[in-house]
Amino acid sequence: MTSTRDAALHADVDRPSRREQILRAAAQLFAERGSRAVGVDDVGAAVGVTGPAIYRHFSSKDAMLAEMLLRISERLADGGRDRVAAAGADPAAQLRALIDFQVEFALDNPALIVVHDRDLTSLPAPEATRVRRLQRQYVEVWVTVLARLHPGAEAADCRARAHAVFGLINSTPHSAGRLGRPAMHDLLARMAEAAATA
Amino acid sequence: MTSTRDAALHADVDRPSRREQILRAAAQLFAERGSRAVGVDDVGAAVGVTGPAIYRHFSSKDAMLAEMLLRISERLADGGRDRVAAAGADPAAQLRALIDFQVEFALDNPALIVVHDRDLTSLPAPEATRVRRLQRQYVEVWVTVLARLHPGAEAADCRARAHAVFGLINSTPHSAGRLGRPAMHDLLARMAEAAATA
DNA sequence: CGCAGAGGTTAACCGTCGTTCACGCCGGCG
DNA sequence: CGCCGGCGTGAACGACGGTTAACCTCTGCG
Repeated sequence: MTSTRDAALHADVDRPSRREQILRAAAQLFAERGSRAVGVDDVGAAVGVTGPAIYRHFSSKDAMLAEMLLRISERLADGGRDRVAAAGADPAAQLRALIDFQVEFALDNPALIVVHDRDLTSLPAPEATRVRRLQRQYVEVWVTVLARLHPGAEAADCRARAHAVFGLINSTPHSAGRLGRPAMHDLLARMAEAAATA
Repeated sequence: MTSTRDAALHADVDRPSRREQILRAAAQLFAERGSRAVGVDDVGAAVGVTGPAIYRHFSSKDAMLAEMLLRISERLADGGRDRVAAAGADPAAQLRALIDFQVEFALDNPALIVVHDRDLTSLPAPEATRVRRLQRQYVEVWVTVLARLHPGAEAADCRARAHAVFGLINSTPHSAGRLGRPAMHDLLARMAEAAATA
């Protein structure tokens, strides 16, 4: 028999629901051209339907973008917490866990990385606030770890460090896969650790 | 007496021409909301005129964006070349010169940094091509230096390294000046060098 | 003096795009 | 069987925003 969990997983990965297809296609298009430059007709066409069909699945174009950004922020915030918790008590090990996590995410989802920080400004205020809250949570996970690694440093210093490391790792969309994925993972992780502990 | 060079300098810095005012205001607004989200009326209002007045100084909104991005790319490409040339023959010194240059630029022009890589996609094809060519030139300056510092590494490796360092340094808009400027410069330069040489 | 041209203004034009409407198809369920 | 709800379509609507047009006002200069 098939549990609902298996069914959901199956639906997501193997034969995604129309809703899920739309979200994926939209993420890709938004990343390439920017959310304001892609029309609802473009998104529809990318999944083989006409523009207005979108409204059977989302209440508005903004709602699509909102769900996209909220999912990303949640995945990062949750993932960050989990990885640190699983890494034991050593701050250096926690940092490595965070770096691995972020590098994996950035290599797996370059499109989401792009949309995440480019199109936040085109999100209506209430949703934007929720996204920013989640982002802040994720940053704070990093700041906490960095603060333990640099006992003398003030919080602002650690926050700037965190953002700098994000920028470093999230450069993946710019250096489109000329290097193999394992080599890329290794390189970024090494650079990130060096930067974070410098 | 006042040489034409002094006059130009004076005009740019002290009492900028309307054209220059517009370009500055537009850069600020574009950075905050994204070029597609700000109207010509907004830009006009920011310098105290109405929207259509813009067309006395620029042929179109796209032309404004184009000039903005071309200037940035040129400043970076030229500045990069100059700094390396002035740094002597030692690759490590050249790297430090490039890092200093990029950090200064990023701290001086956070708005331009944002517009530079977010709004390139909303630029018409011919101008976008020119901007990309300049960007490539700048990247190549970095790649050349990095290649000499990592004799074993292949070009793709050095290119990824360069983009990662850009991402690191260009994180300035995200960590808005909570840290003092000298401290920020120092921190970023140290992290960048550690990352570049890891 | 008077004209020219630079730089502004308001009003209008028009294409694009998000969104809604009215309708059609189809598959499951009573 | 017959109805109903999920999905999709093409057409139309309405707002917004870039661009143009027509007109006005200064300033400098022959």
